[in-house]
Amino acid sequence: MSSSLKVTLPDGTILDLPPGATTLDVASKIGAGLARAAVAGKVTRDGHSEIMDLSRPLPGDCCIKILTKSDDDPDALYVLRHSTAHVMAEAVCKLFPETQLVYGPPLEDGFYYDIDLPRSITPEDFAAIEAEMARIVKEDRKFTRLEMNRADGMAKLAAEQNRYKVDNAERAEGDTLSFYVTGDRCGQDFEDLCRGPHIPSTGVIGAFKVRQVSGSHYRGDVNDQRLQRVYGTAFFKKASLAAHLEQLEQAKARDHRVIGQELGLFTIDPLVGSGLILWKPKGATIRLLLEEHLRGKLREQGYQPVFSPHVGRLELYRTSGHFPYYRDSQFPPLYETETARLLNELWIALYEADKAGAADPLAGGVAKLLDELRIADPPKHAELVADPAKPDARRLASGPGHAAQNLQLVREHLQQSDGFLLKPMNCPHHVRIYASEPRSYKDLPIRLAEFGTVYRYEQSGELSGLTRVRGFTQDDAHLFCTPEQLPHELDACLSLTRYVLDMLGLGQYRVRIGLHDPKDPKFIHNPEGWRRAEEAIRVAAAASGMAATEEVGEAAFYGPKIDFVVKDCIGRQWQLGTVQVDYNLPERFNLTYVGPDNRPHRPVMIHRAPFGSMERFVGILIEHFAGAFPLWLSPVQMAVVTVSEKSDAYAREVHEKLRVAGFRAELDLSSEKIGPKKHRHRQAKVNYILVVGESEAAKGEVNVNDRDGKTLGNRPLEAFIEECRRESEERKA
RNA sequence: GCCACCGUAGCUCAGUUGGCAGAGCAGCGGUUUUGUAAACCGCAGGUCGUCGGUUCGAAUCCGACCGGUGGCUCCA
Repeated sequence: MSSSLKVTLPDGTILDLPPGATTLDVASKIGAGLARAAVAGKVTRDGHSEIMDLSRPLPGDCCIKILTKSDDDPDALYVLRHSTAHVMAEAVCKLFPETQLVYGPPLEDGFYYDIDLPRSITPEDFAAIEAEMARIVKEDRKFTRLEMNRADGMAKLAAEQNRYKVDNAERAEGDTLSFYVTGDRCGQDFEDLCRGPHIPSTGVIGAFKVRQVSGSHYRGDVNDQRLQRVYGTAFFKKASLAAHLEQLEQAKARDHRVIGQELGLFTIDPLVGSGLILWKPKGATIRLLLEEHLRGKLREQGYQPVFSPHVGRLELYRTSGHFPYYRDSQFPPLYETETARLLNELWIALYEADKAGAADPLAGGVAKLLDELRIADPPKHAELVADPAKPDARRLASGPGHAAQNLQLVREHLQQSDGFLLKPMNCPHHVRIYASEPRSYKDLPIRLAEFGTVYRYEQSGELSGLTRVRGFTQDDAHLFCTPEQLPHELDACLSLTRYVLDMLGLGQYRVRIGLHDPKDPKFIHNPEGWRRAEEAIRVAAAASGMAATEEVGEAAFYGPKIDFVVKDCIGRQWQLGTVQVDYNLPERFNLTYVGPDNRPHRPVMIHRAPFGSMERFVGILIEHFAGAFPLWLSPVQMAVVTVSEKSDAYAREVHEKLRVAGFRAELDLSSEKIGPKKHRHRQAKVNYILVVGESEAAKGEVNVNDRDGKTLGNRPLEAFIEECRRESEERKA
């Protein structure tokens, strides 16, 4: 062990310090000002970085970056907010002594603390919590780290009788447990089991706010204890908090639900149903322009159009696996007859009894359904249920080992009378289009495209404007190809998805590789299929050069996927485009093509949707542009505004010429002054406002104004049309 | 679905301890003939989300439901 510690600073300087030196010692050695501003140290050793308390001894030779009171440094804010979470927790415990603390991490823009408290915390409590926090901050108490060996620590926690902390500690790594005391009077001041790091003292917290409270569940498990999650945020400087809150306010003005209402793009009507979008003409125009543009691209890339209906037989979805597995998020099935309903319920009950490994598949729920069937349809009941005197292979069998046979039997009876499902996905329909004729390897790849509307019964609490709905249209396509063609096709799908995002200037997306979780039964069991599909996905993502994160459990139930994820105006993340590889549905539907060897082969499927859902995409786009769409997408591109009635005739002429030239123009002959008229069209985000008065009429000109309030001056109408034509064709975002 | 909050005119909002339902903007009709962010006069617009309860009397208090917002959970 060396007698001194070598500490490398970000600029490359190496400092020698005595063993046991702390980050604060490093800061002090550099300068007293830095020591005052320091809040923690980011210590890097062996390529591994860790943020440490100012007062903790450095672990050995290392690189160090001193984190200071800077609202521009995410690391510094992370530490600050973690500490502020402790302060808030103390305040809540003081006000509500029966509070049990659970977990309080920092977030990207603040922090939360999960608490177990019988009484509901409401926004009215925030002022009292903040006042208590302000007191703690004013006392400028030191954060003191306390380490204990695991046994002592566990004993201490057991004495506190807080199951959550005991749980947390049990899951913590290492032989020691650490606690942080907010103050230096251990045993008296507030303390919490915590890994750290923390700011040196509460006085460092310059500004904070308790923002909201919501429900949560312990460890994210709906069956576990319900908790309250109190959210807050903190900054070093008051001005930063004010700026942050101001920014949140401004973000709200971009909200597509607000803009959609103001600009008359869409509406959601309770009488029609929650989560069902009514596209008004202006919103429909935007969507249609996007669809038309993509259709052109698809033609270029060899896609073929198809159309399929909004419903399909339940048998279709039993084959695909959609039914009954995801029936909680499907609209209820439409049954042809009461017998069909009961047989379907029976099939589901048998299916679930089998999954659950029930000893007797005909017991419990199944028996009850059979009783119902006996009353509703005695002949069908007789056909299904065995006479104990005469065993028969064509009857339902009790006892273990008959699950597959029973399921098959009910399914056969369902051929006579079944039910329908509002389609949750387009793929089963497209698969049947593929299967409708013999396919040769020479025909592959076959790319079937449809703007297909699907219906999913999302939980009521999930619905949100255009971004989470119950009926939406996917710019869907299914590609059927040979395994050899897969990499090339995947690559083309990824490029297309990136093309649409880049075209609209949506550059801030995250790429997520969704993989299946072998432990989760919701994924189709086909290890080899998953292996090949996930391999293909990884290779394609890597080849595209995009930085992607792999997330286990995020796959579709039939295959892994690459998702393009964007954030909305309040920071929520939404999946837009998606590209998925599927070895499973071709198997379930027994799809084939004839290969060069004159033998049948199994095709591979790609599911892909560059926009994802038209609803969600347009919602995100509204927020991206704050309603001010580029010329080519704008529902109202220009408004012709008269100075007075004297120019009405000329205004009509201008309006008509714009219309003939293919533009979407509005004519405003109202008898107001041009100030308020112009103001109104600017509010409506009309790209160009053309003021026409007597002088314009005399010269055949228009006076061009943009929606930002700038007057661009006069020019001949023809010249303006030409300018707009160019701008529109450029599709500048 | 769960927790919290919210629901008054098309929009934004006011409405006192329970006592006749209000404003601005938008709309419509006039007047004005207007030169770049708001001319004037008038009219109309309401089952105060719905249903039930308490009360002499409910937008207001209570309950249930519907719808919305934020979060949780979910998201094939």
